[in-house]
Amino acid sequence: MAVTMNDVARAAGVSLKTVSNVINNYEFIRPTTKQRVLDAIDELGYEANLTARSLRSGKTSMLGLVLADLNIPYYAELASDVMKAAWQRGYRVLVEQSGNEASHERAALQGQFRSLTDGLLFIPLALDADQIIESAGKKPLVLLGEFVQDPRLDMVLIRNLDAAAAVTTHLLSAGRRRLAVLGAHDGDTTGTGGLRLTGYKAALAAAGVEYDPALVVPCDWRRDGGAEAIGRLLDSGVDFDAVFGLNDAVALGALHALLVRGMKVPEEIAVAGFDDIDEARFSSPSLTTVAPGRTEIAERAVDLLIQRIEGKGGAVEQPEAAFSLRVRQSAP
Amino acid sequence: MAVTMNDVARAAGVSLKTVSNVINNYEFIRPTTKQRVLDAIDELGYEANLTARSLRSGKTSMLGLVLADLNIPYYAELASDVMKAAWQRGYRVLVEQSGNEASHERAALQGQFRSLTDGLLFIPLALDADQIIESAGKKPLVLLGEFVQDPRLDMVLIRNLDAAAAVTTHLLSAGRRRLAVLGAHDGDTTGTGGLRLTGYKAALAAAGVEYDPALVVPCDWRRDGGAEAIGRLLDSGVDFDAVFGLNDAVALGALHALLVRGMKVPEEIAVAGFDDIDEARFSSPSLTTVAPGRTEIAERAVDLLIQRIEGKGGAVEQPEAAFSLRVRQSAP
DNA sequence: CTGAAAGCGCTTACAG
DNA sequence: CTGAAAGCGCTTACAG
Repeated sequence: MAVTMNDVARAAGVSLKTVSNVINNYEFIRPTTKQRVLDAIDELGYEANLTARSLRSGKTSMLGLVLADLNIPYYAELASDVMKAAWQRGYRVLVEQSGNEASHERAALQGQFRSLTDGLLFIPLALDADQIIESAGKKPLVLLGEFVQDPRLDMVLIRNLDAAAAVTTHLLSAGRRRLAVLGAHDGDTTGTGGLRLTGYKAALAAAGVEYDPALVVPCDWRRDGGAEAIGRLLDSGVDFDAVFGLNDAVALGALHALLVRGMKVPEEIAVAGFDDIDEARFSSPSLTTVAPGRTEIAERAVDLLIQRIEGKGGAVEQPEAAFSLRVRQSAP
Repeated sequence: MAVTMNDVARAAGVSLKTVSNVINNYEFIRPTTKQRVLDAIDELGYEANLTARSLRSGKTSMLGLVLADLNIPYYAELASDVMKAAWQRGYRVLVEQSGNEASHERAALQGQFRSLTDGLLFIPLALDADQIIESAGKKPLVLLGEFVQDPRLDMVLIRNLDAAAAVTTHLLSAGRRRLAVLGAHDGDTTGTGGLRLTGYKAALAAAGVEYDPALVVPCDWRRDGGAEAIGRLLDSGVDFDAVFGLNDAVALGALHALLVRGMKVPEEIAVAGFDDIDEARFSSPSLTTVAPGRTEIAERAVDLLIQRIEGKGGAVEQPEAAFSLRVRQSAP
């Protein structure tokens, strides 16, 4: 059997409560008593049973993080940042992969899994705001990402519109005029893709460049999606001199496909992405992109969630992280 | 307050034990009783409190996974596979990042964190076998990766030697004779790097090609490490016609640096890696590499750990996963 | 087939 | 400053 607080109390010749006081850094303990308890803990190799503590206190000191899949670099990097931020604040993170499926997202939101966490960070992809509100229990919930936007929910936002506009303006400033966009449908205005497309349009308008729907190519937000989309675009015969992948994976897939087809990047076609995943620095040519403030997002989300957990209620909060353009070789 | 089993028992007009029996699928319950309990559960929206269950049963149904950092694609992809395998078997995974530091690895091994898991999957990088055995508590432990090899510890192995030899043989078969190796020191024989270097040497010997220590360049196993190593190699004036990065990150960094310097890949220099991370398929040119059997590793490790947790002891097991060469453009 | 009781290892009022 | 008792929500022998 493991060593318990009772064993420590007996060894130190004090009551259970005193051991508890020492462990929880209660202020008013006679120094000699405290030392005796600490010695006993050391000697017996006592370690707190977190399960018991959780049951009694109603706090697990764990945060849930629901995302699509760690195979996706942006999510892996975000998860890493979330775990570091949580760790520093005394929390651990239980990651759950939804595989981008509504049933899994719903299960994560209301399943018994939630009894293991004090609150949830959630990157919704399949459920909408109403479904989230309906499925969510009473425990605190903070959304990440921006597919869902709703005034009723706490969330940390990416400045999608402005960041996408910054990328577009950068491409325009280099003299490009026919900017293909990969990863959205022509009419989109909501969700991550819609917001970034809107930013793209706004920047075009500001520069007096006409918007051409033929340059907007929908695709999966993965490398193969980008590669395949660029293929369709080239085959369609539409003329373009730059590609804006709505995330880095798409941009990197497109970059690859362009090079395979013998195009010169950036000489003939400039390429830019969105996310600034680690890989963007090391592609060849390296990828121009925009960093959405991933670490800041992770920290603000963790802070906000912990604030809710610790009962400091208040109005819904929706902070935005700062972004920054990263100009590299693919679009100088 | 949340709904408890007591509430369900009262609503169904049965005892606590009967509710427990229903929840745990105890076989011999009168169907009508069972139905009444199930109805009550539904009606009240009861959900088991996993913390309480853990405290009483001594089982948490969580596995710990200790790795360096999810920012590293291979670990992120492995973590994803581990989580999927664990999930299918009724376990959850609590990931902990060691940052490749001995103190963090030790903390993960013996910290109170362990009281939250039934067993640990551990990718050791800083601690050696003796330190691991000394630090590890009594809970089951299965090692992943192969930096540490020791007959006393359960672990799932990569066939580093044979897989590295396969890559080397492939490069030789294409007529390359001066194969640079990035990511090991000349004398290494142990650890991941040493084993892969040994495989490289064995393949050279089998082909009657002389081993030249000047072609072995140590570096960090990251993209920037590979880029920097290839720079040193080129500056040193040593002649080479192929590069074997001991992992894909190194190979991709080297590939990038070669292209930046205006070398043609694979015409002038062939490049190959090790790991088959997702990115290897989408680099430009795509990367020839060897897949170490990541999904199989994850599944066997999870299976072995659960086997230990469930008390099926037995002799130390050290299964090896099957590897397979992936020939792509960088070294056809 | 079902019940009443004990107890997992803590923290939390309540006393003193 | 410290103690004795209760109880968090389950599961597990032990009865019947």
